[in-house]
Amino acid sequence: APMNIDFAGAASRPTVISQPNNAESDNSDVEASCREDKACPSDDRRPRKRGRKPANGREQPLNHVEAERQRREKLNQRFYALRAVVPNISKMDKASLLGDAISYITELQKKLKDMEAERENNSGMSTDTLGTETNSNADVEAQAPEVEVQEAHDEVIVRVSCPWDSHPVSQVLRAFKDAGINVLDSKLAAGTDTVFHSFVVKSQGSEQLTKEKVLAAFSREPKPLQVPSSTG
Amino acid sequence: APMNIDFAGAASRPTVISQPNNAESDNSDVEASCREDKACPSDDRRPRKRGRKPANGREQPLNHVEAERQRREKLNQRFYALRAVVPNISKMDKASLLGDAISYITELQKKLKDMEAERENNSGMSTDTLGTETNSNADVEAQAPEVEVQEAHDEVIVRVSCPWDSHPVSQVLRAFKDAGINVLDSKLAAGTDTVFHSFVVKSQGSEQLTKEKVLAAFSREPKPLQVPSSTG
DNA sequence: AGGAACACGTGACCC
DNA sequence: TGGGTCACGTGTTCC
Repeated sequence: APMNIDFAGAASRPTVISQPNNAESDNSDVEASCREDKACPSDDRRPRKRGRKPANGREQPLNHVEAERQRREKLNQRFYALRAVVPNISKMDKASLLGDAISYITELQKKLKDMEAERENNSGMSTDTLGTETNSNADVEAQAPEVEVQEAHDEVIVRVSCPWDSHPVSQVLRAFKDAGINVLDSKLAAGTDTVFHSFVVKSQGSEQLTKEKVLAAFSREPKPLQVPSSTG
Repeated sequence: APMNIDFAGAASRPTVISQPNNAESDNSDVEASCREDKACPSDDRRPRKRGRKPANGREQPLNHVEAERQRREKLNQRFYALRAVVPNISKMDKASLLGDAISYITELQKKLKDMEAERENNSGMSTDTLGTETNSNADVEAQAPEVEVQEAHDEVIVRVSCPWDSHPVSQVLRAFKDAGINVLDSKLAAGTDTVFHSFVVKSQGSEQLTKEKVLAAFSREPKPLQVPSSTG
């Protein structure tokens, strides 16, 4: 069987991708069907070409035909490229390919959003679905790391308690660094499933470091740490 | 900017197909498309029905054209749905849409992979592209943290030095926990861009904890920590 | 005047 | 055999 389906393209034409255009996209249904015809607004008559022209007058259809051919080729090329990045193509069909791509995109989006939300409070729990399909969400009651800030003399003590697999050290240290806070001492104790970590910090300059400054430094971070109680 | 492109196709079609056509070219190979305005010419909405078979006296071209029309409609529907799930559509063009969808898919894939790899250690890189531009790379080449293990009496001291924003505490603690190792004490000192962290650990049971056991515990982890030098 | 983009019908092909 | 899909040339519309 010759199997005359031709997907491959020959030329590669870099399409210029221009400014970010704002397009509204609030529909997420695959079956969204907005059907309308472009014509007949009931008064828009079309005094367009009525009598059909000779149509095969052999004047210069070559440009048009060639342009259309090029457009088709580019489009098929994109289809082929799309096939390369979408896994689990069900059928060789074009429409099915688009459908698979759409569902794949939504799946990726959802998974990514889940992971981001998961990092917000805990970043530890894993509801990972690495092969099959979109799992439903077992409720992830992620306990956020608790941060406690306490002033002592001219220093400040920061205590972090969190699950052992979601220690937010990097965030804490980043906050310290960004605020110009020095870490004088630090202790860590690991329980069975909880980690207690204390930091004794002090301002880098000569000014007095207060609890509020530490809290402000934490809240300035991209992922603010939640501070439930602060005994000062 | 294109303003009136019809994506959803024509569902309620007042499509008029046929016209007495006898444009038979003498030396032509194929093609004679009969086209007429499909719109409402005036208030008469219902178009003329098909008079007869258009070109060739085939038995049922109607089914064929209907099937093809349906296929086109389905495909356009998919295009429309794809447009809904892909943000930052650069142009209203079909090929550009596909290109944007492809780059968006790869971007999502990469971001997801980054986050998964990031969850393994504890680094807080964000590589966030929430804005207009589709940033591609500037990848985070995380330099591996160095781990040093040293035996002392019946305990073992583990020293970790790493960049301040990629502290692998979670991995270390996970390794300790999985191997049944207790953390007796821990100290942390943060430099300008490096963090030094030491752990004094001991086996949970009564047996002696050796350096090799700690190293084995590290290497058993899904993301093995590299141990360049171990002074015992 | 001409390029770009679309929908349409049609011939051809494969289960 | 017929339903499904594809590529092609064409008509048309909009910059």
